[in-house]
Amino acid sequence: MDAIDYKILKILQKNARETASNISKEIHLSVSAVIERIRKMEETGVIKEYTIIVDEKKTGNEMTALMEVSLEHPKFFDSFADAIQKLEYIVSCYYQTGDFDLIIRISCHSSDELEEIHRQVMSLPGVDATRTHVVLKNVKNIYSAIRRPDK
Amino acid sequence: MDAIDYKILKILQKNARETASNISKEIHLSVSAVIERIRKMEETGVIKEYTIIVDEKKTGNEMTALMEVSLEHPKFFDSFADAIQKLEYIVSCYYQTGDFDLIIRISCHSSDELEEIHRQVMSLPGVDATRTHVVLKNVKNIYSAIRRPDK
DNA sequence: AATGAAACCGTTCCGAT
DNA sequence: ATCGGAACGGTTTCATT
Repeated sequence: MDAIDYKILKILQKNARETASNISKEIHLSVSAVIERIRKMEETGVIKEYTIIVDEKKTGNEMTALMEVSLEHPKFFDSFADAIQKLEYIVSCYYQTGDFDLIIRISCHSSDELEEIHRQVMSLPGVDATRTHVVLKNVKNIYSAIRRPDK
Repeated sequence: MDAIDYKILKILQKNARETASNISKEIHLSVSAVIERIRKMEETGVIKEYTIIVDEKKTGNEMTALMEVSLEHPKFFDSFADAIQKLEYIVSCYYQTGDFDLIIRISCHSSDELEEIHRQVMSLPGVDATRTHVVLKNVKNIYSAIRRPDK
């Protein structure tokens, strides 16, 4: 993982379908060298996935909510984590320090659906309390920071 | 945006580099029809971006924190929104209802860096109070839900 | 690890339905 | 809007350094 790899990652972060031949022009390396570097980053798991970002307004899931969740006991964590993997409307979930144990991000199409989702989450085993925040504006959302740690 | 488009989106969400020829086999449509549908979804903005998900542990940004931020006055919103676009370590930001006006997700490499980031965010114009949560585990993180709204 | 050349395969364009 | 064919361009493999 040298500076060239980070350059390639940033290019792919901007456009995961950028061709190796264009990347090779941009970073002044041969096509085969670029492909070989990408292949290695896939193999070693540096690149975990290629994905798309869709316009949630246009796909009908324009409502976003953040729900803080606390569990009755840490023993419920595993089953909770399992359950939320299967719930499509939950797009992210973090286990965190603070008053609430977890925070989840929900993507849905209406406040009616949000209410239903709220009930579903509340009824998962071990869920103690929740606090819901409706997102008024999605100010920024990228997947991960790609910043080379000092040299 | 019919059921076939949603199928294509889901395939691309799993692998944005899936070839049109493979997609065409999976959904029983000709290669040119698949390409034409993708082209239209790009043009109309349904597909906003192709991107990669990297392993943050392997790229040296394995620390995640969530920071709630409140502003002294709503008039500071625009400048705050502008400022955080430029801050690479801030990967997401939501304007929300509740005690705090905003919540941001931070990706960094150490608690020392987090402390420095905390000071930087605190010193942005109009920032009133912050509350920071360290993420102990990233339980789930996909970009957006792709769910076809009832038929 | 990087390079260039050749074979291969996917994409793009186009005319037809 | 979909289809299949032909030309094009990108990828993959390999021998070489």
